[in-house]
Amino acid sequence: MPYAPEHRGETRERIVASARKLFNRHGLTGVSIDDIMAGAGLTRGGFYSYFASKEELYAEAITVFARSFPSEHWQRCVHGNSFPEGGSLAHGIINAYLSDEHFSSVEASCPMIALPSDVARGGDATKRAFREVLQMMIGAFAANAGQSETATPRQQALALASLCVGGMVLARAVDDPALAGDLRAAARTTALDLLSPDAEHETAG
Amino acid sequence: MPYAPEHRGETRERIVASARKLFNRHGLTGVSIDDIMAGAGLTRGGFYSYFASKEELYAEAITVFARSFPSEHWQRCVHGNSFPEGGSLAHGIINAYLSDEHFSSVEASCPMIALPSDVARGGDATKRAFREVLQMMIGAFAANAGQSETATPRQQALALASLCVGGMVLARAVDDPALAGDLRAAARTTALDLLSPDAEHETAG
DNA sequence: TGTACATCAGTGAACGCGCGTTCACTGATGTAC
DNA sequence: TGTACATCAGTGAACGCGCGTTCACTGATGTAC
Repeated sequence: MPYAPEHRGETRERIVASARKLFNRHGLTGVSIDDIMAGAGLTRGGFYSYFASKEELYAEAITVFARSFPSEHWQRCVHGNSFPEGGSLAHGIINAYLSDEHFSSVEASCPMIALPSDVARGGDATKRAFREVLQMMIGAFAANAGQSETATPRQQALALASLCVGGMVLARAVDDPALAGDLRAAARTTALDLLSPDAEHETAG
Repeated sequence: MPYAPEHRGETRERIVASARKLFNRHGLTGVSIDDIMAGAGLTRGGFYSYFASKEELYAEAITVFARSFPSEHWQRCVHGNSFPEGGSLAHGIINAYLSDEHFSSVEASCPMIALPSDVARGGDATKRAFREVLQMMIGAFAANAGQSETATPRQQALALASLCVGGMVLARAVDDPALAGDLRAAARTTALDLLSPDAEHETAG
């Protein structure tokens, strides 16, 4: 039994991590297997002993973000950003999601921002992985929804997700940094306001 | 002077129209010049007497949507959809943008839905064209913004654009039609509510 | 402790293919006579 | 009205390149003795 039993799993993780970064920056179809393997410190040929095809990686690269969702990345983001009076997890997510840090860290950002139109053209497994990420966000928002006469917690959560993702997607697609900042600020203020209508929200983000 | 003077312009328009449809369906980099020219009833070789490069088409294909924005496509969409009591242009745009028809007509839909992550990776001209489309939508929303103590018309418009585009982008990227419908419905209700908080909005869309 | 070995992770050349781009050529068109 | 012609829109073969995928091979590793 050459090589430690965990060796193969670790290499696989390195490949997926490399793929995720590159996909976030160049899109699912804009990255070659050479690039992915080089990013993992390997060469082309080894790829197919880990994955049946390139497309099999798409879903995995998205899922790996969902797996690390509340635990790793998000807890760090949320706690790294101050959230005000009695701020719930939902407040923290909104602030972190629309933050300068999340906006500028392309490779590490949420795949819903970097890859939505790629996923819309993708296969079933890819879309399923995307939905997994979305449902994680919706679940967190719904659990902290404000009281409303007209909207259920789930409806509020769906609208908040649309607002946060939409604001970031538009901000990334625009060539004017001021407009990008205004989009994120407006989305953030509106989202926090939907969550707790009576509170004051500072304008920093 | 062989060929009528308008001949060349018409052919060029056919190429751009073909490109727009194919880009919307397969993404900017997922379409070959063969495909585009075949869609316009032409062959490969002629392309470079109309455009200097493939990338030059990206911006044009997006801009052509912006050009037809209020006049052609949108007036038709807006008037095709009923909008209720004293509905403004903004009401009509929200209903049309999040409608079943707009959701399912991939080739004809707004490039902000079909191409945002492609544009985020694109060049300056592409992003400028994208911003042109966005600013058209923001202008329409800001002109019809509701009265608010906390948000300016422009801030409201930015949030509404994020909400509408975000809802559609997420709906397109998800493999569950019911979730896609819920996303659009929640975005629509919330958007209409931001626009006129006291009115009742029916749930159809 | 040291060595021979079986295993299998990783290599890199090779394949066929489709792409963006170029270019010499063809043929459809409006005009001059 | 009819024909020869100049123009230029459009054709399709060709180019070099990079890609996804395959495969025979190499060499690093833990184990048996």
